[in-house]
Formats: sequence, C-alpha cells, structure tokens
Amino acid sequence: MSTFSSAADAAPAPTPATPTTSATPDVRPAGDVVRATVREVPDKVSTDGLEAKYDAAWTAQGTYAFDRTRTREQVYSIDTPPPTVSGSLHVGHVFSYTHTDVVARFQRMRGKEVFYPMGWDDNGLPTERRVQNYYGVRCDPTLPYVEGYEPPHEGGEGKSIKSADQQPISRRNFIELCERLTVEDERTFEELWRRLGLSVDWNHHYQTISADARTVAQKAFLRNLARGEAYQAEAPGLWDVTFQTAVAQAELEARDYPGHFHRVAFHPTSDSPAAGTPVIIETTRPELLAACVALIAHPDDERYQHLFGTTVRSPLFDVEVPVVAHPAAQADKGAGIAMCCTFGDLTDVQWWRELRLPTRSIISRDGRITRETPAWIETEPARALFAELEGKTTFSARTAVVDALRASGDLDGEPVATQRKANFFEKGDKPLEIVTSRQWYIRNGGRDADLNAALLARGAEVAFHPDFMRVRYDNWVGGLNGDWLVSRQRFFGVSIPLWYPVLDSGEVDHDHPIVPDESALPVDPSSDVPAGFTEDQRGVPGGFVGEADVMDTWATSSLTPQIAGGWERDEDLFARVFPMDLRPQGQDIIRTWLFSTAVRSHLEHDSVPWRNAAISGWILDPDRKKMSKSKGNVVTPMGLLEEHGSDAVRYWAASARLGTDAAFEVGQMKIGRRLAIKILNASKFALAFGDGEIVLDPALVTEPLDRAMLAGLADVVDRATEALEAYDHTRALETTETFFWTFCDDYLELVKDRAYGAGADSDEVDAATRSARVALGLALDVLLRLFAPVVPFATEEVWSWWREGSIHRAPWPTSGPLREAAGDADPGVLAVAGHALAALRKIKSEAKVSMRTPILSVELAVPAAGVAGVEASAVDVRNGGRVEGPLTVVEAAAGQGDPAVQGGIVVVASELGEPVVRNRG
RNA sequence: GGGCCUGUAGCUCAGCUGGUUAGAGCGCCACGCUUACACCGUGGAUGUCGGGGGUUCGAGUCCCUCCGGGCCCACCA
Repeated sequence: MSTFSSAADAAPAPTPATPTTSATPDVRPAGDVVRATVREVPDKVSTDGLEAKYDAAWTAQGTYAFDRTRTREQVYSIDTPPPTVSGSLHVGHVFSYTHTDVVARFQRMRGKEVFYPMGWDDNGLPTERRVQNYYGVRCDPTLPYVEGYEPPHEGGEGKSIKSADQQPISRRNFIELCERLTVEDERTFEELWRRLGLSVDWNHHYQTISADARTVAQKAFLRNLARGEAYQAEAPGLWDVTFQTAVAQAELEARDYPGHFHRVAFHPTSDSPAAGTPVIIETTRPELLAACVALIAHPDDERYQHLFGTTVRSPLFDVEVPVVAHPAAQADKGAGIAMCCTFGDLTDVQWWRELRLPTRSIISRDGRITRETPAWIETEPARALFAELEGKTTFSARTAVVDALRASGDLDGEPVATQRKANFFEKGDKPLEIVTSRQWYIRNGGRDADLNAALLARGAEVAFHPDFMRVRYDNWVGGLNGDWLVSRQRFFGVSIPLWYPVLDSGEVDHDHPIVPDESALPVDPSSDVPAGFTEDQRGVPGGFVGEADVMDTWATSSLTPQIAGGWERDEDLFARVFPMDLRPQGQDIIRTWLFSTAVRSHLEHDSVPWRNAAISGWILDPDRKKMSKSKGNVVTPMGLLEEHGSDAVRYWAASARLGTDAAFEVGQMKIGRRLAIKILNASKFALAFGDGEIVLDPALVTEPLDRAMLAGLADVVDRATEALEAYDHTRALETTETFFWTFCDDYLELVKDRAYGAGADSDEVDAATRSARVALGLALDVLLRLFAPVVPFATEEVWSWWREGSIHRAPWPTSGPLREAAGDADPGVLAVAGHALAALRKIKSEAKVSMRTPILSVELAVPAAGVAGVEASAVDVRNGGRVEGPLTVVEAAAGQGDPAVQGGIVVVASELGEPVVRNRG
C-alpha cells in the first residue's frame, strides 16, 4: 500500500464540494445580514445514527481535506501519534485523540488549514510477534527473497507458535506479510476514528514500515552518518537476553527484583600486609565471581587504606585481583568494598573504563555462562568448577557458586534476602545483562555538553501544554549518560542501510562501511547488493557483507514529521507543514518519542520539530490505577461509542485537562449524551418560531433581556476563545456549557411567550417578538459553533437544519456581532431575571403544584443591584412565571435574603391560582 | 535520595494574579407529564477546602512543615 495514495499527492487539491468548506473571517460588510431558512427539523430529535450519517457526508464533501495550496502561515499542522497496530486501541487512545481533534477543529474554524494526517505504527515488536503467530513464520535476514511467497498458514491468532515450528523467511517477505496483516488492523482503527469523529484527512496516512517511511529513516540515518552524528562503537552495553538485542537507555525500566546479599571472603596474597585476614565483600551476584577484576573501595575509606595497591585472590577461582580506590565506591553500601566484575552493572563499566581494568566476560548473549573455560582461570579445581557452570543460566549458576562457597568456607554467614532494583527492557521480563558488542549510536547530547545544551534549548522553544511537562524533558536530557543506541539485533524492522567490505583475510572491515546512494533507498542490505558488487561476492573475501542489524523503532518514529510531511519526497508539501504546530502525545513517551524527534529535527533541520506539545494524562480505573492496555480491553472503545454515542464520549474526554489523569467515568459520558440531546432539542425550539426565516441582524435586537443574554454570550465567546488558544479546552467547554444551561433553563423559559408572539394580534410581528427571535438565532448560531469542536455530530445535525455547508468549516465565532447587538447591556440582567424566575418557581415547587399554575399576585424583595434588571425584564419574568396579576418589586432590606438562593430575591407575598390539571394522552 | 503532579460535598471535578457567606454536575430527597426536551423539568439538603504552623486587615488560594495518593529520574556492592 502506498503511504500517501491519492489526492494529497496530486496538486491541485481536491475542490471542496460545498461553498463553506473554507473558513472565512467572521466579519461582514454592514447591512450584509445572514438570512437563514429553517428546513427539515425532525419532530423527534435523536443522536442515534449521526456518526454514520456525518462520517459519510464529511468524506463525500471533503470537509477535512487538506488544501495544500495554503502557505505555512495559513496551515496548522499536527504530528499525530501513530498508534501501534497489532495492539488494540483502548479508552486511553480515545481520550487523548479526542483532545487533539478538539484542537484541530478549533484551529480549522479559526481559519487555519489543518494538516491532520494519521499514521500507523507497524514497525516493532508487537507487529513482529503477531506476524510470527498469525502466519507461522519468522524473519531470517540471511535468506533470499521469494517471489509470490505464501505462508504456511493464516489466522493463527492467539496462541504463539514455537520458533522451531516457524518457517524462516527473508526480511522482505516478512515485511510484506506485515503489510498484509496490518491492512485489516488499520481498517478497524480507521473505522473507530471515523466513528469517534476525528477530523483527519484520510488521504494523508502513513505506515512506519512502508517503503516511504523506511526511506526517510534510512536517509536521515545516512545524513547523520555523513555529518558524523551516527557512529559505531564496540563497547559494553545493556543487553536483553530474551530478545538478544542491545537496549537503549530510554527503553530501560527499573523494577524491583528479589535477590540476596552474599558475604564472600577474598584472601590477601601472601606478600600483602593484610595476609591472613580475609577481605569480606557483599554481592548480590556471586555467579559473577569468576568475572571479578578488582575489589574497589572509596579512596577515603579508613578501613581499606592498607589494602589499596595490594592484591587478593578470589575464592573458588583463585584469580589474583588488585584492591583499588575509586570515588564511585560508596562506603555505606554493602561492606563498603565492592567486587568489580565485567560486567555486573553500569558502575562496573565505569570502573573498568576509568581504572583500565581487564575484561573478563563470562555471560554470553543468551544470558548463560560461557561454554568455554576462560584462560584467566588457571588452577585445576577452579577450572573444574567453572566447567560445571558452563551453559547454566545465571540463576542456576548462582546456586552452584553459593554451594561451592559454602563448602569452601568462603561464604560468611548465610545469604540475606533483599529487594533490589534491576534494569529491565521495558518489554522484557529478565534483568538486563551487560555484554560487549558492536553497535550504532546517534549523538543525542549524552556525551557532549554543547549538544546537550542545544537540545535543552530546543525544549525551551517548544510550548508544553501543560507547561510543567517540560520538566520531564529537561530532566531526561540533563540526565542522559550516553548517546542513543539505535542498532537492534532484531530481524524485523528498518535495516541499517550499510554493507561492510570483507577483507582478503576474510575479516569484516566495520570501519569502512559501504554506503548506498540515497536514490537507492530503501535498501535491505541482507538482500540488496551494494553498487559495484554482485550477489556472489556476499560474504566472501574481497566481497561484502550486509549489516544485519535493524534500527530501533524510535529511529523511525522520531521522524514522523518528516514521514507525514513528505520530507525529501514532496518538498512542496513539507515546506507548508514543517516545523509542525502540534505534537500531541502521552507523558510516558516524552523521553523516547518526543525527545528523539527533537534530536532528529535539530540535527537534520536545525529546528524544533513543532512549536507546541500537548501532553495528555492517563485514564485511571475506578480503583485509581492506570488503566493498562490489557485492562482497557475489557471496555472496548467501539463498544463505548456505540453505547453512549461519540459526542458523549468526546465530551467525557474533553472534560479532562491536558496533562491530568482522568477517571474512566461512564457518568460523565451520560452527561455528554444529555448535552448533545439538549443541543438538539433547544435548537429545534429556538428555530421553531415564526415563518422559518431567521434574520441574524443585530440591529433587530431591542429588548433588554435579549441584549443582556447576548452580552453574556459575547463574554463567553471571548473567554472560550482565549482558553482554546491556550490549549485549555476544558475551560472553554465549561464556560460554554454553563452559559448554555442558563440559556436553556432561564432565557428560553423567559423569552418563550414573547418569541411565540403572544399578545401580538396582527400578522405583523412586533418588535419585541422579532427581538426575541433574532436573539435566539444569533445565540444559537454562536453556541453551536462554540460546541462544534467537542460535540461535532449534534452541532452538525442542527447546522444542517438551517445553514449551508458544514459547521466544521464555518468560522469560529467572534464577540463583535454579539456586542453590536447587545450594545451596553449588562449581562447581569439575565442573571437577575433568572433568579426572579427561580423565586417564582420555588413558590410552586414548595406548594407542590405544576409549573403551569398561574400566580395571581406576587411581591418580590430584590437586592438593590438587581431591581432595575427585574423591572427591565418584567414582561418576560411575568411570562416565564405565569404571573397573571400584579408583580410588585421592592428593594430588599440589608441582610434580607441569601445571595446563594435565587440571588437574594425573596418572595414577600404570593397568591397562587387554581392548579392546572391536564392530562395529555 | 532528587524532582514533578495531586489531596475541595458520597462521587467526578471547577475555584484564574489572596477579597462578600466555597461552586458545578452526578448521586440523594421532594415535587411536577409545563405545546423543545420524561434520554425531561423545578425546588431542596450536603463541606473542620488532608493536618499543623506562619505571612496578611483578610488564606481553599502565598510561605514552611508533616501526612496520604500518583508518576519520573537516580539507587543494582
């Protein structure tokens, strides 16, 4: 499958089918009043089926199609996280992708042309495992490509297949199977995203294992190599014995690991001043005793001064090792004197390097003790003992060594259980070992203070949302202790695009890699042949060998802006979208994805990759634990959307701030559903008055209450806009929502009768009625657009009743026209009128009668500040409260009334009419 | 050990630069089928703002300290 199939590649851009697909500023010449005609309002509104209806409509109309003729300034580009296919999407994805979509929709309505691609991450261990099990194959890069290959079986879902039963195939065949398998996953994922209402331009999607992505990854690597930013080194490094691959610092995870302290006696040599007194060290890894190269204590440690410069002999293996001083040794740890082995941990590596100690490695790459007795073990009993350890796992070797120590009397006391921390590969389940190997690195500031400072400065150029997430970036960059290890000894992935000459001696010359021409990318060195060579020269003296390693999956994902933006493939597009505006992502991968992307962009483009980073929080279980992928599967995202509706689920997601963990709460979704339904119903009502023509002319709004409402709405628009500009969608939603409920509960009730035209005898609509109708139209017009980013389906449905085109291409509202209509009206008038209405309702509620019951007379004591407001809206208050007799307003005495209850308005006296009883069938 | 976030009504959360008597929704109680909505409406009850100190005329908000949750880094002798 091609990465960017379609419209996006072929300039010019698709012409939007509807005239309003491009946002225009919400400014119009005076007198150019929008006249909307209401049509087709359903008798019974519903949110059901809106997802399918509008997904189809948006696709057909190209509502979200990216117009690539726009300039960089007009574009808002998003570096979407590519979800791992072969995993499954869970509620956490729905949560964070909704946040991004809210931003995308807002920016689009603000007039930006939004570049919002979708990627699929199908390059990595999850896909590798899945392809193995599904097809019963495994990747063996030494094998040649087979044209038209068919796997032994298909659909071996669920159970894993022993590697012996897997058919070995070439890397290229393996990648093809991966692409075949992930097509289905991607279809499922796309269905979910469409149903959720992500306003992605589906013409722009990519796969991290596609030829285009591989080309970008390899090209960027070759550029790094050419500039000296990529290099190889033979060095001890962290190694996962299960996956048998080197592991990068960023993939480490410290976990608790049970172990034991063992006190082990070393014996000073006969010429030592300490001869005769054993030196006791403590170790949790006695199985490494044979790999001991020194005992090390802190230079200031009084206890060991007399030993520095002398030698001791190890127990059992009888190897002579020096006792040396090094400041990294800590007097308060263990016995204060450590056994340095090559290599037990990273401190050992440091000592080995700085003290120039010999290398005595006994752990092989499969995590077992070497199968050859090392030369430095000389005595016969020692060699015999080691022979027994050969091939054992570290676990059983430890038992054997401890037994031998106990037998020889060199174990001081019995092992003491302890809980220690060990480094694990985040996807592995055995502690990492340290083995020496040749690996490729990319400079990331871990060994270079200048580069480190430059990358910290890049971080400072990015606006983090929320800002405190920047600390994670700074801490990580500041704490780096080595360059980025990018080579992996895996079989599936993007190849490191290099070959090496084979010398006449038959040795491989790693120092002079053979580099492909960029035009030849992507290459697979295990099956492709470097220029100037032929396949029969592979692996023979005078010929070449291909680099067997693949790149770290982050080495590809760190280039998502380049992959999605068309770097070096579509430079015209790239110039319009890069550096991107937004990187949305989870907080857990700041040190990996976010940082590595910053590194690549800095090195290749001397630029930040994006200006903003929006970091979403976790979804927590009801028991406040992070909802893991496996647990998340209990509630499938599609099930959620089907049960509650997409608008409802989006509402739940949008209610949580960026960077803050949120509870998985069905209740919040129900509220969202209620909001969506309310939007439909209130809109239906607001559009129901008059002859169906809504004239959105601010000049026609004359009534104080209507003006007050619009003045309040103008404030809401300003506040919501400001919040969204600051990536605070929660505040924008809350502000809008609060206003909306007041609008429904109070304003609609107050204005209802006047809008119907009650009291107007003639066909001629009087000014007060017209004022209400116009105000309703203006308010609805704005409210719908304010809600559109969060509740795209219900708002689009309402829009379709009376407006042209998609609301999602309508301009974001501005407060200008509302203020024009409101004049100098005080928004407080609506609040006061609402309080007065509530006071009247309370009379009926306490009398336990229907709200339709008329009030024959009432006297209200209103706080001084509200008197004018109640008087100005008296007609509406009377209508809303069904006051059929006198409504008297007096000023409340100081201390009278509770401001928290009906704004301090107190009913002094009231008389109710006969309760209205009416049964509607 | 270092750092970040967090602790407000039974639940989920607002509370911006310190300023009347601390808010919302859900849930709960009572009432009401009102020509937008019963997937509804109306009214009501509910808080030692984690504890303790301090600054201030005034602290949920600022400072110190302790306690509880979550996370990141470091810690493998």
